Amino acid sequence: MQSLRMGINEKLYLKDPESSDLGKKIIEQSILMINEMGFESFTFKKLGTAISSNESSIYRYFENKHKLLLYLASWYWGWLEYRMVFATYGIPDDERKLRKAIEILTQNVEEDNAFTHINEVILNKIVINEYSKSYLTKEVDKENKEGYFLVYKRMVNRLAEMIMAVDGDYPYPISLASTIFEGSLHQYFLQEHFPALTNCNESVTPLEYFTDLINRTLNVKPND
Amino acid sequence: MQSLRMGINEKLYLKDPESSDLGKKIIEQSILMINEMGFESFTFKKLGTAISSNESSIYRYFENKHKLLLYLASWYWGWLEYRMVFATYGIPDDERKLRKAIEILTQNVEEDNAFTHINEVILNKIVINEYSKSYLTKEVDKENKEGYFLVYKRMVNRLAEMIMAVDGDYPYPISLASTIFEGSLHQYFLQEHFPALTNCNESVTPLEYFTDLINRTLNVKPND
DNA sequence: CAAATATAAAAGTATTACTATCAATATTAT
DNA sequence: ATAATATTGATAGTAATACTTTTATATTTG
Repeated sequence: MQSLRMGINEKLYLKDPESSDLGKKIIEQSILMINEMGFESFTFKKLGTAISSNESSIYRYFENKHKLLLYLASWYWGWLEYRMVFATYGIPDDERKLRKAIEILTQNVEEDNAFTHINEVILNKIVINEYSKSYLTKEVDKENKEGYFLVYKRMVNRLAEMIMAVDGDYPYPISLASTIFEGSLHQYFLQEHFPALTNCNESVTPLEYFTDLINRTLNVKPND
Repeated sequence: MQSLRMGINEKLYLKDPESSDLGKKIIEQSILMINEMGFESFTFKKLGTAISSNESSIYRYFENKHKLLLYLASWYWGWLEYRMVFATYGIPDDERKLRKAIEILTQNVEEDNAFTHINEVILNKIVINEYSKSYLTKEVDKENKEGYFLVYKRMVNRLAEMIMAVDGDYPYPISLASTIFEGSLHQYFLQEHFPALTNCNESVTPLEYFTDLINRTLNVKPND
């Protein structure tokens, strides 16, 4: 589990929230609150009240709520990456491997692991609703240079490599990979708020849509 | 040109910005400023100063900057829809028609029409960087009910219908359409800020990527 | 037990996102 | 031309946000 934090840039926090009870409470409660009230309405003052702590104490862990969102996102992608690497490890067939990766990536996080202070089910919802806001900013280039998006970028690249392994001739592997990442979050969002803009529903999952898309798009090369 | 405003929900503004010089200046300058400083830093106070008017006067046109963003987005999608309908009108071949639609949709807005107060080139940049923020909110369901996203939804549906005309057996036409809409904006964003996450660059356009994707995904039915 | 460290409480600042009031100008109607 | 009306501008005010600073109080550690 420690390894999950691997890749979370140290500049995202002033003091490691995993290093104290207060830090863990900040993470735990911020996930719940951002999900409930949305990122815009969420403030450190409200968070402080909710965990019976003080605004100023939270500022000793995170510079601002934007950095906290980047931290939560990094944690999420690191967690997904771990699950993806674990689930695809040792699969010899490139096609099956890719399909497994997309399964991890696009499947709804349903079971609540709940063995840490981090609720992955709710964190997944936050990522669906708020992740774009973490990079659609004027500071994105500077923050990218600082390495705040490394975990996400590494994951998209992993998928692109799996795509290339299946069809080395496909000319847009990295665009397809980033489309699946962004598109998966988007289809879940549409399912909830704009059902008329997606074919995904209770019986059709984003996994099916994207698996089908991959099948149609890639030419499986014969085993050599 | 008047027809462009068709579909812009009247509840998005308190007073029609097209009905006065001040209103037009608000639209013109807000596009420039949101592009320059980003939506978060943009305020009505700054806008007022920039156009030598007053904060309170701007509030007589728009309730808040969120509604202004929704207005600009509606204008943009209405403009694109007009261009798309115009460009595809009368094309008898379904495949060519679909390809033309995707061309309009994904091609970079390069030429500055500049015959109104609205700079479409810059507005396109705003849509790439800020559009998601207009619906990734806690109020999205209420605002959707109010009809603030109608133009966009109509456009996605138009594309889905063209997809169905080409391949009536394809099971995910509306998901594919929404993927292309969102994905096109996303690929442009990546090209600028995360070039390692896209195959699009100076020589490869999102149009080529999505045209290829459509070609691979849809089975063209023989003319009957 | 003393020293260091972490947290809490309180107060303060600048800015945002408005609202309200009133005066100054245009515009329009008679 | 004048009165009535609508529009805009200027000013002030409020509550909340996004912090920073200072001081006091716990808690931990050596």
